[in-house]
Amino acid sequence: MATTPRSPYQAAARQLLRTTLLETARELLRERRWNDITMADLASGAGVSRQTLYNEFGSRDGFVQAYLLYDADRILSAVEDAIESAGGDPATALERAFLVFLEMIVQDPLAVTVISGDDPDGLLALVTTRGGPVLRIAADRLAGAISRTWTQAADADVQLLSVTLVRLALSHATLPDGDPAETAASIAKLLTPFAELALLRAAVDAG
Amino acid sequence: MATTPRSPYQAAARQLLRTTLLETARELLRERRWNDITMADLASGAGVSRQTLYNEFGSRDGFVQAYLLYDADRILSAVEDAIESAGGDPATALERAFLVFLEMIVQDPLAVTVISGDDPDGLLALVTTRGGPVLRIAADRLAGAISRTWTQAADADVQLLSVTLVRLALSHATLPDGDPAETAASIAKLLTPFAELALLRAAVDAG
DNA sequence: TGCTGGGCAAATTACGGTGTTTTGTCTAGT
DNA sequence: ACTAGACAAAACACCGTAATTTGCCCAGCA
Repeated sequence: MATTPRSPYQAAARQLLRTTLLETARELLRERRWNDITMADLASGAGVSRQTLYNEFGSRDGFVQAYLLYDADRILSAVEDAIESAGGDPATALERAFLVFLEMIVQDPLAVTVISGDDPDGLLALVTTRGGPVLRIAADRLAGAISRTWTQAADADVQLLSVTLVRLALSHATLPDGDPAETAASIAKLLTPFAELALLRAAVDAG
Repeated sequence: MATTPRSPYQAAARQLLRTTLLETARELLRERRWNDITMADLASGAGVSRQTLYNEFGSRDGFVQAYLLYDADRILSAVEDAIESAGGDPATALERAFLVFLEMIVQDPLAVTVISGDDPDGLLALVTTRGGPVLRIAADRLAGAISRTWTQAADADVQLLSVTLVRLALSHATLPDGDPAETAASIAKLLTPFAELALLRAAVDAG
């Protein structure tokens, strides 16, 4: 696995290689399940030798994990944008963020196959019983976005809100609940009181 | 499948039969996985003929579902108690309820095998991708307990709180998060503002 | 009436062997 | 760095067969 970029070019090239492969996986996942996609398919689909794929990701399992992170990153970026563009209002930030999440999830190839129940691999476990890493990463990213927007808020409150949001997001990803817009509104309605109270507390502490 | 109880005695007898079988399953689940427990094991373990077992539960799958409900009922009852004995304070009610849940889950044979990742059956799916029924049942029970304790609260608020509590409970059941007491406290801290606001709203609407 | 116990076909699962595919690694070549 | 070819080892797909289990029917019995 290449680890030490010696020049900016090489770093960029490596990045291109990775995203090409990951994006290829994304496309392939649209038509067949992960089980039916071989490393050879992946490599040739990306126009790359199988060996290069192994050099970059180490193993098949390593690739799934990387893809999961890549996938999570895509969603998290959108959610971060939603939060930071909400103009400082917790209620609309929460609602927009959750809505964006739900909308991206239904379009996500990996998520779709998992939700459909057709899960021959232990793929569902990666976001439930073995979902620790994903939860931590996602919660940290969220916490970052939130505390960037509400700089006064106490860390503990932001952490709690973030981790719970992710848990609820994963819950709704695996078991949707009717209209996404309605769901997002509900979540916002439920969590807004806590968020506003946290901001209030912070303001009092500061002033 | 017997459906029409003609006398109180027969109803009681049938109930006894069911709980005996379900309780036997619970014991057997402590030592082996559901996969390795045959209907014959179950019947003989309960001191009952295999045919009786089939008469009562219809099929193997019917039994799992019944057991799931039985198991859920046990937990829900404890949670209901916790809520109703909290003396009207939302914060302590939420904390106690969640704590009771977490404590019961780690002792639950079925839950333990699922969490351990050793899940040859599609058992995990029953509380995630296929968890619709469980979610609805549990949320309804919770909603009942809550609105029994806070009669003023608006139905929509109670519903929302209940369904979210169950989602979070299932999330923490499949992916625990350190100290149960701490977790329960966090959940309470997060949801209390909404609960108290809901009560306040109700009081205003009423008065 | 409700439970038992035996019996029984059909479905499911376990096993063993075979051939193929795929993974993961190593190499020489560009 | 990436490719292309080769390779052993592991994983997987079949296949037929045997054993187990399910689900149901029925006769007997309290």
